[in-house]
Amino acid sequence: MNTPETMTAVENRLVQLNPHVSVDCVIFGFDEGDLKVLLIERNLDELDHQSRLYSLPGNLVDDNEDLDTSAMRILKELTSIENLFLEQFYAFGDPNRVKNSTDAQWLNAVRDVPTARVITVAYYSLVKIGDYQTAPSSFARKTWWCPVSETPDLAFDHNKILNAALRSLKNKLRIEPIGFELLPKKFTLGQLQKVYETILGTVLDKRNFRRKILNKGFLKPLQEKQKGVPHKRARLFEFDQETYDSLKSGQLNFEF
Amino acid sequence: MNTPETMTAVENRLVQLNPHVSVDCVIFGFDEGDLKVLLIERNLDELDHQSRLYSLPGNLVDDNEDLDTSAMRILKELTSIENLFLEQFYAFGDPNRVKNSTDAQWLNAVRDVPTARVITVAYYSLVKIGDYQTAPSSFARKTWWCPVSETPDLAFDHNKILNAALRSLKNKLRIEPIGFELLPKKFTLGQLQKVYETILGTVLDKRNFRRKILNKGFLKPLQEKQKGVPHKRARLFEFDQETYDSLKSGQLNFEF
DNA sequence: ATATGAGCGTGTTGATATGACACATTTGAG
DNA sequence: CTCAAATGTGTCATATCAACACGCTCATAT
Repeated sequence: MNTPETMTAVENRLVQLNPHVSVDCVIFGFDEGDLKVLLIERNLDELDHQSRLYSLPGNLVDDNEDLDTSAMRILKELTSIENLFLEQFYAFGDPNRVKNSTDAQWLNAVRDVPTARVITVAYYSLVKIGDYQTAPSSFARKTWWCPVSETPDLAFDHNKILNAALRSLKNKLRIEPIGFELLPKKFTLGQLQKVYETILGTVLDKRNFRRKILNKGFLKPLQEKQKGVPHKRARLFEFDQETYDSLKSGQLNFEF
Repeated sequence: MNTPETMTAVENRLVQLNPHVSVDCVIFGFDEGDLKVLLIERNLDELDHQSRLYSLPGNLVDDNEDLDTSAMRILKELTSIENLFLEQFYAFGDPNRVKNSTDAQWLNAVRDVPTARVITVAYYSLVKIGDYQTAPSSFARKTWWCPVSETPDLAFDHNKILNAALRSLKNKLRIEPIGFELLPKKFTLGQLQKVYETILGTVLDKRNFRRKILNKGFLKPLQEKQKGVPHKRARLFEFDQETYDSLKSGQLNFEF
């Protein structure tokens, strides 16, 4: 361990010149008609439950580790899922990302050089909450699927990052059909519509939505139907990756 | 100066843990119906003109400098223009970005710690070649407006970065009207159409293009006309920022 | 058993946007 | 004064879009 006190002037200079680089992940899930984001809880003082601080999952990039690899590592540690939708969307480099003394306190606890500047590369990811349950297995800290509409104050500039992620997600959804990434493998059109409505922040007409999305041709209707619902059972659909790929290579447009 | 030889083990470790962070800029211009990119020429050996190596303009991020600020600094040094269209589009962190011995050789010449890993945050920028001439004033090295279709092998992973920039630019153009950023303040619809055609890589129908773009409402027709052309003079137009802003805040769509 | 509540599934019409398509005009150059 | 080159203009057929309402089916509650 190198604490600041033991560092030489040269070491200090090197640390100043070389910012740390981290990766932060905005992990989106969809549950009960709500868009959620996976937050990590840090108890600064185990006994004081008032001092709860939430942040996005993230970590320093390892030596010799690609940025994408680093993001996947963080995701896997948290969710133990490997093949996820994952996309880098922005790098945040404000020299004053440490916004208050609580942030600084936490950095002191976990970093070798807590005063060093940190530049973070942010990713967002879409996971199927329904299929895989959150598996904080190897991870020591508590996690929380927080509805994005109720996000509390987060550490550092994480609120800013989350907002940027939402904007990117919205743009992406208008250009590529990624909504199903948030749903179980088999889903109903109602669920899919809810995803679109939630992310785009609009209300859509059911009949128009069905027509539009089915005409794209990448949704495969199954024979199977919903079970155990207190109303008419909806037909289940699957995203048909193969057809999608072949349609996409045919230069087709998927703007919604 | 700290050469690797004089460094202690601790210093080495710090350098390893803390990658350098740089900003690279893909500066696009448009000239004679061609999309161009501003490259920098590095002569490793002043006498050997065979050893020409081109790269994107870029630099290490200064201590306490925001990423955007850093990008603007690089741009200003090269073009002496301040208010440019500038957009961050991706961070590249492959640990093996130094692709060959020429790269390494160059790093040796300009960096304190040439072996350190470098993570780069890439921006692209749109400039009006016509209005402002390239002013490499304060800049020692030679620059070249290279047609993107004829890009040579570039240093490091700069070809990859350039390609990604092109993709981002294409996406952006379909969503927001940024074509005029590449043209003089006053331009003809023919010029603008050429910009769209070049960036999108398609051929467009003149009448349909005019109808579509004029219906958006943010192009202000001027009384003035083109001069000195060996054919009918085209009417000049201006991008009307005010109208655009007010239309945009009205939630309108500008997809092309 | 039966009534209720909740979400499913379905088609038409009018308005708007789009792509395809051709020719006379104006200018500088030779 | 002829030529080459780019401007400017309208229609029609098609596709896309938004708006709109009601009967059906299931689980639950009574």
